[in-house]
Amino acid sequence: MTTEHQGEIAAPSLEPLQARATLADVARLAGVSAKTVSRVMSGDDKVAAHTRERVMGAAKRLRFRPNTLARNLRHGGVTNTVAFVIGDITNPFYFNVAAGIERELATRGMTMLLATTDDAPGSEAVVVDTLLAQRVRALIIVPIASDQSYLEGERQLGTPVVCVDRPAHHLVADSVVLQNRLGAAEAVRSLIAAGHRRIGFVCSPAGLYTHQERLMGYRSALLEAGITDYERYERLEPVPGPTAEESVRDLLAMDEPPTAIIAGNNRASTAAYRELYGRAQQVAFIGFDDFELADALGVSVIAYDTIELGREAARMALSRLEDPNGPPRQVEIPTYLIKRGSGEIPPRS
Amino acid sequence: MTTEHQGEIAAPSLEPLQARATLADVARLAGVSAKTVSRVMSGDDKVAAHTRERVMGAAKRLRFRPNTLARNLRHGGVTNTVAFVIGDITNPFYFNVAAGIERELATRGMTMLLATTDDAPGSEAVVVDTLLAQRVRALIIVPIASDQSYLEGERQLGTPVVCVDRPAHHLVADSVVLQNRLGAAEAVRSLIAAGHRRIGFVCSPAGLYTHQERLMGYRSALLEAGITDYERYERLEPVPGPTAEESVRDLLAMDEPPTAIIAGNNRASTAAYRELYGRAQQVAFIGFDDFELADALGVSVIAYDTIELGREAARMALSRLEDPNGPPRQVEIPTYLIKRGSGEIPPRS
DNA sequence: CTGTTAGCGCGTTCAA
DNA sequence: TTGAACGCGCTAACAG
Repeated sequence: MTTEHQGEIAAPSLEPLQARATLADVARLAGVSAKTVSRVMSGDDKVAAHTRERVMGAAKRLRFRPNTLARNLRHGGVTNTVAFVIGDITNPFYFNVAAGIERELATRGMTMLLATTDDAPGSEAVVVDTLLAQRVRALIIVPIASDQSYLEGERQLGTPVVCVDRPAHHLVADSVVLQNRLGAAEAVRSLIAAGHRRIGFVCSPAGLYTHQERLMGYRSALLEAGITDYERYERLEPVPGPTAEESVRDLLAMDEPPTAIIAGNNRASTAAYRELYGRAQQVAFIGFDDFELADALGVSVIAYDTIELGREAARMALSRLEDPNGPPRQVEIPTYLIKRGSGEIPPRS
Repeated sequence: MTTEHQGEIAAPSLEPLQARATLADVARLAGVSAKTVSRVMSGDDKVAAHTRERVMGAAKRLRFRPNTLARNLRHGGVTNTVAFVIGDITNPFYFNVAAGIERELATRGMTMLLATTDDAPGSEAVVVDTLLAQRVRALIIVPIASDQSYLEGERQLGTPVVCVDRPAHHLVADSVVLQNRLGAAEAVRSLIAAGHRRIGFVCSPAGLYTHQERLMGYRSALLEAGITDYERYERLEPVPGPTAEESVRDLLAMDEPPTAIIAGNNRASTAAYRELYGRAQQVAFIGFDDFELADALGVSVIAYDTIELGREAARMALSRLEDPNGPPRQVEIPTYLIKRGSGEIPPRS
């Protein structure tokens, strides 16, 4: 690919062409002590104007760049990096959360380290371990493993742990979640108000905390209205894949098919839309999670501010740094129903 | 929010409840020297089995976690973190690239630091500076400033710089870009083959390298077919916003409106779709960038593997670490036309 | 205003 | 197989 000189023997090119300048190098060139250079670099100290200029000049000539690693080490080994651990990086939901975190951190001069566990519960602890070894300032995590008790020690050591989207298991930690029950219940109530009595719930993959919560919200709203035979309209597929489409087909093929369908997550939302789109049979539909073009397509959804979810998580992590021993907090990000048409289709008479 | 004891006076809670254990602490508890603990932690040295066990036990008791900062500092101040600098983190395109980078890095035990410039050309150098101070191993960047010459020094110092999506200005660097011209040309040829002669090009915001390249591809394919009066069908809006919709409306209101439209970027794709969707007038349409539901909606697009774009960028950065002085490389990620219907609509007779 | 000493946590060198 | 001394680059504490 590159040259033929690559190999295991000699690798002179591994060395940079030019050594990186250190504080001492700058000091030598400027004819001052290292500490003076340090002062100039930190900015906030009193240094004679002409000394400062000499130092700045020398630094520029040598392309000096302060070594944050060494600085942090000297300061007790803490960085200003916050780690965000997610399962599947290709899920746009996580991406937006990451955007929120990054933005909030940026306002405080901190950066975000993004790591993924590839949705493998077993790798969570390994990934987190690597991050902690890098002395991240705080940890924001979408829990995937069934047990986060391994983090208890870190919390005590002063590293804030904030869980996003779902609470931790066997660990006392701050968390930011959605108003899952309320959101689902609001959607169901809206459908009931439009006259629906047979309402389906589709979710795939299902099994997570969020899905359970939404299912609870769905059920409670139905019970409120005196509807009790909802179980036959629930389709929660544990495995990922095109099963949400199948679930919808399955529901609509029933003797008494539902006249409205609610999706329990973003994947199921688009999957259900795929299946319902272009069907002659008019079925009301409300998705969970807003998505691109949903407005143009007239798809009603339960929406929420994903960016804000991330920002709030970052804020919690940072405030926890200032108050490590306060009681754990759980913030709920509001959900709201956006009516665009698909959720307002009346039941077939 | 938390307690009333917060304030500027006393902040005893700022200190962790328990000091972090160091190599020396473990050594003391295990009754060995620090170096022995170091050996056990590094794994690959010869230590007596019983000594190893004692050390491991002590480390676990003290919740010892090796300090990567110190380790890296000792090793010459290099981390195994690669920084990825983007403009707007909410653009799904960048997100997928980030996913690719993260995945590729993960296979080599490296992590990704994500930073954003908020599309402000002036902040690029500042952000990059912070990252370099953290001694990132390599830099992957979507250039936004009009000049990247400030990075020349770093390159010489051995920090690989890889540009993504567009090449750097005034800097010799590796880059990974899309087959923009070919992709656009293929789309136009396909439309011409279907009988179209009046083909519009919409792009908003426009002005970037990618847009120019795609415009060139569009023009060249038209010229190939002997069509020369394309300029009146070009709508490149420099500012972001809902101008793509306006451009489409504008085009269709012409005396001789185009019978087909091509979008120059992902924002314009969805915008154009919004405008064309539900119109009685049948207009052929091909978007640049695939998007969620495009398949279900029958939207033809010029697609490419965004994840692969990111992976390739990461691979380039890492290979450049091994061969700092090789000639700069530019890799093109292939684009391909996906025919789903919207691009195959024949011209109105 | 500036310099000196010491040490953050770890790994390398060399000796035992 | 194990340990002692030194240094990575930087800054806090104390001089001067």
